[in-house]
Amino acid sequence: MHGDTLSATFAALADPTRRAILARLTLGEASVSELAGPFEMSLVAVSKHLKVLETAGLISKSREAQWRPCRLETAPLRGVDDWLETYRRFWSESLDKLEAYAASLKRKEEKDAK
Amino acid sequence: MHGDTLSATFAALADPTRRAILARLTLGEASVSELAGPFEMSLVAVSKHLKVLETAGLISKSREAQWRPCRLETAPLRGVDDWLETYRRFWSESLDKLEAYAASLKRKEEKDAK
DNA sequence: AAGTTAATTAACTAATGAGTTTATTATGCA
DNA sequence: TGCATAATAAACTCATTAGTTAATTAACTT
Repeated sequence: MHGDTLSATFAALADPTRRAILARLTLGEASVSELAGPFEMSLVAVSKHLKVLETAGLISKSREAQWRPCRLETAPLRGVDDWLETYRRFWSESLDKLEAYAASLKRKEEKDAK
Repeated sequence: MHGDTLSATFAALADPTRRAILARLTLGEASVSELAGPFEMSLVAVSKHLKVLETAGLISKSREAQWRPCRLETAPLRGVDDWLETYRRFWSESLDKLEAYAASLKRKEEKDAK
């Protein structure tokens, strides 16, 4: 991920409406109107927010009749996660904690898989 | 971390100059002039970038004679890390990998400590 | 006291961003 | 064909942002 991509990602995430849209999309695909529903702003405004997210690669759109189902794309978020890596040592004093956390996640995964 | 703080954090990070400043500060404290050195823009411009970072809580400034040493503050980055948590399951297909990575880091830490 | 260095403040310009309303495109349905 | 729905595009307003230069504050130096 090169610098401009990271800038576009952060800029896209710097808006609560857009973050709320991403959060909604963790539950599954949704059309533009469905995504606009909860907000007080116009549909056009939400459509523009979606354009920003799409340009940043954070969502993709498909076509289904007159609807454009949107779905979450996480590649840019992985970019953020990678970028954060440099800074984690400043707050994760104990790598033991990370290991313990990973182990607890794994236990949960195995339990959920049953 | 409430919503506006997260927005301010992402907005502050959405600029390559500011991210470069943060990267520099991982090496230790630096004055405004020292931070401005590598950039082609004016000192005033860098001073403004530092103001944005300070307002977002990403750096703090102290006083030493006529200098204002800046240092990295990672609380907002931890906020980003927490926010990312919701999305990690979309790309960390294998938690085994995370566990293996944590273990390898721990081994390195123990080796380095010798 | 006078001058130098470090940094901020003030005032301004140009570009970008978020929102609006109105118009247009494209699909589905009677 | 004609109409309703879903979404985008165009044109515009208002606020914010990134940068500039010039002026100001504060501390050290001679």
